[in-house]
Formats: sequence, structure tokens, C-alpha cells
Amino acid sequence: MAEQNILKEMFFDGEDLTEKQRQIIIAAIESFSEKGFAATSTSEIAKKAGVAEGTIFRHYKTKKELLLSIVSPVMSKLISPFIMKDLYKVIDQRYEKYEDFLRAMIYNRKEFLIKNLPVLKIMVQEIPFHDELREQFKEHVAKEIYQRMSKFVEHYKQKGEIIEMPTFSIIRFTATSIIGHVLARYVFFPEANWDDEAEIDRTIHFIMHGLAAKQ
Amino acid sequence: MAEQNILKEMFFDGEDLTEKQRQIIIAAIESFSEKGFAATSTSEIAKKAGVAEGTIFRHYKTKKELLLSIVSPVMSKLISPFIMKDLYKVIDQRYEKYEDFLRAMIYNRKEFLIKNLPVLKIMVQEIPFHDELREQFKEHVAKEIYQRMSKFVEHYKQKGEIIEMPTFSIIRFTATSIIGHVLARYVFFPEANWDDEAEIDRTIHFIMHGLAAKQ
Amino acid sequence: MAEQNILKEMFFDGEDLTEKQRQIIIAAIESFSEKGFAATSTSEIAKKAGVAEGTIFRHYKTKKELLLSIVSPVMSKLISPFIMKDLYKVIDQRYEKYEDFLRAMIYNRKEFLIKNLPVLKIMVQEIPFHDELREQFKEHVAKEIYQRMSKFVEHYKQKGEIIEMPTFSIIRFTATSIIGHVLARYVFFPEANWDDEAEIDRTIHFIMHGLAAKQ
Amino acid sequence: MAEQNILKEMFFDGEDLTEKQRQIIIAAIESFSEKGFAATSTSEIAKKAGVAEGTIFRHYKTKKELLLSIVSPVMSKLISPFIMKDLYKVIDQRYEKYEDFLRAMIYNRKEFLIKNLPVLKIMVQEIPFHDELREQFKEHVAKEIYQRMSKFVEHYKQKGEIIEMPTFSIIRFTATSIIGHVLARYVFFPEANWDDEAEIDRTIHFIMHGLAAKQ
DNA sequence: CATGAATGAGCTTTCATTCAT
DNA sequence: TATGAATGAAAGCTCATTCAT
Repeated sequence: MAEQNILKEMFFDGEDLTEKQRQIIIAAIESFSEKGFAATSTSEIAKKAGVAEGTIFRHYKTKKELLLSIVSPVMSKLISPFIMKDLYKVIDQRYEKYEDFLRAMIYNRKEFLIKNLPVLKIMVQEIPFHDELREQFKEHVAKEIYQRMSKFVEHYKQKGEIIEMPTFSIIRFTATSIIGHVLARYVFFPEANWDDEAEIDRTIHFIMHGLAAKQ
Repeated sequence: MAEQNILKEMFFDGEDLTEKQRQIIIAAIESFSEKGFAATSTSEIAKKAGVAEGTIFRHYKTKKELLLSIVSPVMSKLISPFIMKDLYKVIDQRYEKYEDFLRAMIYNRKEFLIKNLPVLKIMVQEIPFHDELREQFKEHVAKEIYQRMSKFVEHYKQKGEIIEMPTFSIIRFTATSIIGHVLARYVFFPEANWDDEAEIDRTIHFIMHGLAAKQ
Repeated sequence: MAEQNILKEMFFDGEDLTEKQRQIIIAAIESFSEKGFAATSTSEIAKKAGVAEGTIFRHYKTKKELLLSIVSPVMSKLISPFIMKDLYKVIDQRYEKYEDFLRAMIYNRKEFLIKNLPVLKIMVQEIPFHDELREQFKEHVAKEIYQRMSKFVEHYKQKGEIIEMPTFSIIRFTATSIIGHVLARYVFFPEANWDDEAEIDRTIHFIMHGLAAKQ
Repeated sequence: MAEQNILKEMFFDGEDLTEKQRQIIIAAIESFSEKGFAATSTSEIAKKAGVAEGTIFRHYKTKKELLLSIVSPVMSKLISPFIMKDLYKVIDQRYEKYEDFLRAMIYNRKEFLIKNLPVLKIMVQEIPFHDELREQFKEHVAKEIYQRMSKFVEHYKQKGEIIEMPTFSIIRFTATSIIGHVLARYVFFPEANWDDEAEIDRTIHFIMHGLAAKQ
């Protein structure tokens, strides 16, 4: 129930979907993320959503279109904070250090990630098998984020905040460390007894200073 | 063809499979990793392997059993260097510093990973959807590797080589950085113009010293 | 065609089946009784019924469910005259002698048996191989009929109409004689030149007086 | 084990079957009688018999031939006492009354029936579905028995022992009563607490004198 | 004589999709 | 707009039978 409310917020704000359509999407997200796209049947979705099989195809021409209609908007929203106008100025003024910037980014995207975990799981699972998704991800997510991140990274490099190293590598190290945190925290060991703030601090410290003991 | 030879080495050393059985496994690996397990039909595998569909089921009672027979042995081999007897002594003598140990591990597993990329892709893709795989991975891969890594990490912590931080976090940071390297290098951008040695150096440097510029 | 009409009457009175569903049942009865349940394929039924194979499984989850949906209602109707309320009173008033009762029963069930011969054949053939059918038959047919027959038999025994002998044996002799008549008449030699009334008389005479010549 | 010995006696006396062949027949009888011919797979028989699948087809060209090789000899032996030479004389001298004859027949065939119950079950089950079996049964069992029984019945009718009634009916009543006994005793309620001699007496009494109380 | 790998046709069942209502 | 009966292709799997060894 709680999850359903959250999903509604994310998905249905400002969109005019019928009640049935919402049920279909909620049911599809649940099934796709539990069993995978290919292993989920439309009849199963229909049953879970409490609609007739035909109703799904009234709204989505094919099963794949249903998948895209779920994953695409989340992809768009995933990068939204990066495509703010005047982002650079804001950043420049507010975050003196790279780690301040990182912390802000992490806190900014955290809620979004938690809310959208099932859809993000579907996205990650299905990207390798669907050209449209892969294309969309590359063009509108990876590329966008990479380009904007590059600017910041180069900015902080020029300021002498961060090490001289290919920008690509810096972004990669940053990204994998943060994604690793999210996966560990929310996917692999959600039940563990986490001190979230401390773990984020550790992650940022690792990104900035690595594992070597200070001499 | 080249790939087939590699697969043969990995899979068929010392096992007595019929020629048809080998063809089935090679075909299944190809299809599963390209389209996913659920989206691959047994008739497609049969056709690709050049056998009758019935032949598959003579050797593997179900499609799932075929999947497991592909993934399980690779899982076992994945951790084999970690379960060497007297590993600790060897390590202790040979690797004075944590980064030496890391470098050795990376080079040790590199060939294995490259050779088994398709099967590892299948493994990663299917673990979320098959209890048996998940259980097997947790019990025989994750747990084993974690326990042994813990010993090393604590060893280097005591030696004052690495920072005081929860062992779990240290392992996580180390693992995600290395996995991130492998994914970038072999999965996402295999075509790029890599200077492998330099990139491994950078990865290890990042793990040890982070991104902060030296003052 | 004639047979189809009869089947419709028996099966579809008061039930709301689609036209296709009726065709499926009619085709299934024909095939099951001709070739046996296990030797009949669903594709054959579909073809004979003029529907797609998928249609069968829309209405009956499995082939076995289709079998049960055919046999079960006939089992129920088979015993219906025995479970009339106030049956005992009616009998008591109307049939002074056991043979009157027998004659009434035979004529009562005769039409039913003739109409349902194919389904009854399926029932008899498949009971040994399907636990559900066997259980259903034991609980709802054999037991019911036996209990009610017992009352009558004991009633006529007390009246001195019939011989002192275990009730079970009396019912058995009665039943096998009548069933033997039905089998001979309608199953083994339906083409023979029967004088139905005379044969029923003979059967009842045999039950009552046996084969011994009167001295 | 005990059953296996009995089966061997019945089946394998004087026939030169290999050990494997015997195992196949024993396994086939068990499976056919438990699940029916059509629902039994040859691989199942092979497994139960402890032979390779191919071995079955070395001895029996088809699955059906295996069925016939099981049922046919039992059919032949079923009527063997009826086709004794000089049977009529023997009968004439030994059995003054029809019931003496019946009793002798029942005791004569009893052991045979018990020993061959599984095969007889197969025979009864499969006759409706296999023309060869039906033909064989009609020609070599039903017809033979009917013709010989006719002679006896007419003999006893002439002697005034039994009632004036069409011979066919007399045979039918006799047969169904006896078969009913066998089914009740050995098929439907083998576990019940039977007084065999008494029940046979009752059966013969019923055949001779029916159910009417003596006035 | 016996094996068991291999076959391909056929099995029951599921599927995404259509369409008359 | 929503339904759900109907579809036919294709799914995973089983089968009786063959044949090289």
C-alpha cells in the first residue's frame, strides 16, 4: 500500500491515466522486477491489476511498449537534476570542494533512487536486451550525465581540488563508488543495520582519500 | 571459432561430454547471454547446436537444468584462487603491501574473467530470478570470498598499511572499484583504446589514495 | 447429429456454456469414448470441435480437468433418483414386491443410461486410472447407492419377500444382473434383435427365481 | 517377489525367453495394469525392467506388439479347460446337476484368475481400443466359450435341470453372476473379510434359485 | 544380444495479441 | 473504454522408434 502511493506520485503526477492504466503499470512494475520482463506474462499482469487481458492492449500496443512506458519516464527523471538551467553557476557558488558537490548529489538522488528501485532494477536488467532502451540510456542518460559531470570534474581539477587523471577515470571511480554504496545499502543488504550518514561519509572519504593510512 | 576453443578449454577439460552435448552448451551460452534465459527457446538452441530438440532434454531434464549446468561450474572456478591451501602464507610472504596483493589478484583473475565473460554475464543477469543460483552464489562465492578477503584486509590493517575503517566497507570499496574497471573495460567500452596497464595502475592508485590532490 | 442433440439435453440444461465450449465437450466425449482418455490428443479434440487448441485450455486448465468436467456431472445425475426426499415412502406405498421395485428402477434409469452411454463408458474406463474419479465414484455413487439400496433390501427381507442372505450379496446379485443386461443390450450386442420387454422380464425373473426349473 | 514367481510360471513355462525379456514383460504388466497401455511409456518400462530402451524394441517391434504378447497367451489359457477333448463325456458323467458343473468350473478357473489378475485387467481395459484384441477375444474366447457353454446348458435344459429360457440369456445370467463374484472378491474389495466357500455357495444358490424366499 | 544417444513428430500448455460485444 | 472469448504460433517437454557401436 505504502509502495503504491509512492509509485503513484512518481508516475502519475500530471499524467492523465485512467485508474485501470495505473493498476496495470503498478502490476507490471511488480512482476517485471520480480521475474524479469520475458518471464512475465501479460495475463499475469492483467490478473494482478484486476483488469481484462484486452485492456492492457488497449493502452499499450505491445508488451514491449508497456515496458518502455515504465522505464522511459524514470530514465528521464533520473537525470533531471543534471539538466537544470544555470546548474553550473549554482554549483560554483555553493560547492567549494568536490566532496561537497558529491555529498549534495548523493542526497539529492537518494530519495529518487529509493522510490524507484523496482523500476531501476527493471531498467538495469532489460537494457542489455532491448536496443531502444540501450539507445535511450546511452543518449539521454549516460551521455548527458557524462558531459555534465565532465565539466564539474574539470572545474575541480583546475581548482586543484582533485588529482590529475583522465576525466573519464575520475567519473568512473566516483560513479562506481556511489553506485556500490546504493547497491549494498538498498539491493544486497537492505536488512542490515546501517548508519547511513556514516556510510555516506565513508564513501566520500574513500573517493577523496582512498584506503591508504595517513602517514 | 576462437571463442569456441576458449569455451572448450574452460568447460570441457576432464569432463566426458558427447560432441552434441558440447554443441548444446556452446549454443546455449551464446543465446542466453545475447537474449537472456527466459527469452531463449530450446528450439533455437537446438537449431544453433545442430541437434534435435529432444537431444537437449536427453541430457538436461529441463531448460533450467541446462542453465545451472552452465553457470555452476563457472561459479566454482571463479573463487578457486581464493580457496588455495596455504594461501595466507603465500600472500604474507609475497605481498608486503595491500596494493601488491590487489595487483596480483587483478592479474590472476583477469584471464579467467575475459574467457568467461558470456557465462558471467548470464550469471549476473539470472541470479536475481533463480533461487538456486542466488543461494549458490551467496554460499559458495560471496561468503567464501568475503571471509578470505576479510583476513587479508585485517592483516593489512594491523600492519598499518590501510586505514581504520569497517572491513566490510573496505572490501566493498575495493571490489566495486575493480569490478567497475572490468565492466568499463570489457563490457561497456571494449572497443575503446585502452592502455590496460595504466588503467590498472590508476584503479589501484584510486583505491589506495583516492582522488584528492596531494598537498 | 441425433446424438449431439441428446448430449446437449443432458449436459447443457441450465448451464451457460459458450457454443465453442459445447463443441469441445461433444468432441471430447466422442474421442475419449472411442480411443480412451490417454490416447486422445487435445489437438484432435480441437480439430473435431472446430476450435483452436488454445480455446480448450481457456475453458479447462488441463486435459484432465476437461475429463472431470465431463464425467462428474454424469456421476451426480446417475444417482439422482436414489437421493429423492421421501423416496422411502413412495417406494413403500407403490411397490409391494421387490420385483416391482426392480422393474421401476430399471425403467427409470434406462433412458438415462442409453443417453449417457458414451460418458458412462469413459467413466468406467478411466476410474481405475484417476484417483479423483475413483474417490468421487466411491463417495458419491457407490456409497450412496449402497446405503439406500440396503434400506430397501432390508425392508423387503423383513416383509419376507426375499431370502435371508447378507444384504451385500443381495445387492451384488441384483446389480450385476441388471448391469449385465445393460452391457449385453447396449454395449456388446446393440445390433441384435432384442425384445426389450421380454428380456427385462427374464432378468427380473432370474433375479427373483434363479435358473432352477420349478418342480 | 512372490508375484514374480507366479508370473514366471504362467508366462515363461516352456518358452525360451531371455532374462531381459522376462523383466520387460513383468515390468510392462505392472505398468500397463496400473496406468493403462496408452499412459505407459516404453522408457518407463525399460527403467523398471532394468534394460536399455532399445532392448525392448529388439524383442518387440512396437509397443503394441508387446501388449499383444502379454495379453494373447492369457486369452488362450483362459479358455483352455473348455477346449479339452472329450470334455462332453467327462462332464456328462461327472456332473449330474448344473450347479455341480458350475461349482467345478468356478474352482477350476479360480486359481487361474487370481494369478492373472493384472493381465486380465489389461485385457479388459484395452479390448475396447484395439481391434486385434477385440477380434481375438471374440473369435477365440467369447465364441468358443459360448458354443461350448451352449451345449452344456442345452444338455441340462433337456434333462429338466434348468428352466426353459433362451440359452443366450441363461449363459449371460450365469456368467455375470460369476464374474460379479470375482470382481467383488478380487478387484473391488480384496481386503474385506471373505468366507470364500460360503460366498461361492451363495453365488451358485443365487444362480439356481434367485432371491425369492421359499414359500 | 544389448546398449543408449539421437531423432523428429507430437504432446500439453502458454503466450501475446485481436476483435466482436 | 473495457471486456474476455478466441486465436494460432510457439513454448517446453515426451514419445516410440532407430541405429551405430
